[in-house]
Amino acid sequence: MAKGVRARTDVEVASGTHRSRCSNAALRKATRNIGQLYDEVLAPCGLRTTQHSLLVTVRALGTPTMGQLAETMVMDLSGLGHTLKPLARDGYLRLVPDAADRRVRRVALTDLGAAKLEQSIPLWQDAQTRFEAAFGRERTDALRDVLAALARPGFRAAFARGARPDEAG
Amino acid sequence: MAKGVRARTDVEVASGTHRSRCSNAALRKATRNIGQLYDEVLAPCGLRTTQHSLLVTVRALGTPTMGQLAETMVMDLSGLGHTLKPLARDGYLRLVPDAADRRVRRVALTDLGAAKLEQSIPLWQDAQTRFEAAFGRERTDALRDVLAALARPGFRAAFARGARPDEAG
DNA sequence: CGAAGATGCAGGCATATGCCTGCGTTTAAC
DNA sequence: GTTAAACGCAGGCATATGCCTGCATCTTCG
Repeated sequence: MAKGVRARTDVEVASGTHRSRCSNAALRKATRNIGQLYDEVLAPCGLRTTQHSLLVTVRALGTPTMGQLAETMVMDLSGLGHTLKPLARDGYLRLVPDAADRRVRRVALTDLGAAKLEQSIPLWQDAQTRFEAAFGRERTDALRDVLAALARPGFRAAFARGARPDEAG
Repeated sequence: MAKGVRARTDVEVASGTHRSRCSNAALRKATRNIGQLYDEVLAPCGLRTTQHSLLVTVRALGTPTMGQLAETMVMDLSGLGHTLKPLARDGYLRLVPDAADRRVRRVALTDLGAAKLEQSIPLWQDAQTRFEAAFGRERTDALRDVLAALARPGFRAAFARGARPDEAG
């Protein structure tokens, strides 16, 4: 902390910073902060939370196509492709061509990937437990619902027309 | 959407995807989705929401040091440095050495940057208004509080010891 | 004043993501 | 069956961020 350099009062900082009206900026800040926490806990297994989530999702979907995976993760298809690379390179995933449709590539969890998951899941569980302990179980549940609503494609539509989506989408 | 390719029932997808128990994954998904919405609205001015937020914050802090800015944005210092580059390159910001401490670099908004802000703020306002309309004013307010709590450094401490922070930090 | 530490960044390296464009497949019209 | 559209990705390009290491400065303590 620099000595007398801060040209702004705490009041200004508090109102301008911690209570920014921008929902997007607020989301990013929180994500950066929380992301680091989870990443630190997952570090011992060498996976980032993003990668862990990806492996978990792949396993849950059972060799999904890239498109299905992208949709599930609420990610851009090409972005997903980039993110998959390190995991494929390290042998946790394999991209296998679909038998029926040769355009389609399916994402398959390898044995190595499954093993890595066995290793990362307890770590993730620890992080999640810490999170719930720190944030409160109730609030965590509420948060999940809220974030799920924001991640739903239906929200995009509601946002586009500036109307309430409620349970739409 | 592929025709008969989906090997999973909607129930499984719904439970495995939209209700993932991982708070971090949920945050990221929501952030990706919302980020795109804001970015689309801001697109006409050529700024991303991240950049817009950065300019807004710089103006609010009034030529802060990189460290102050990083702390305010809840960002890694070097990450901030990288993010500032495009903005400096485009002339919206300037990095000026501090008179008193030659280690310190201050981030100054240029006239061009201020002008760009005048252009981007109405766009951002539109996005924010749409967000509040779509999500609900009350819920938006609640969301801001929740996200602010998650972005607070105090949360890191609480997470570290797995205890409730409440109003700490 | 001189050396050890603390500070504030800059750079290199790596992942995370998005957009836009191009290519190979499939499917749908004729 | 050709051919034109639609589809599913891959790649290039650009920003967003983080970590770790090195450098230039301050600061502090003899």
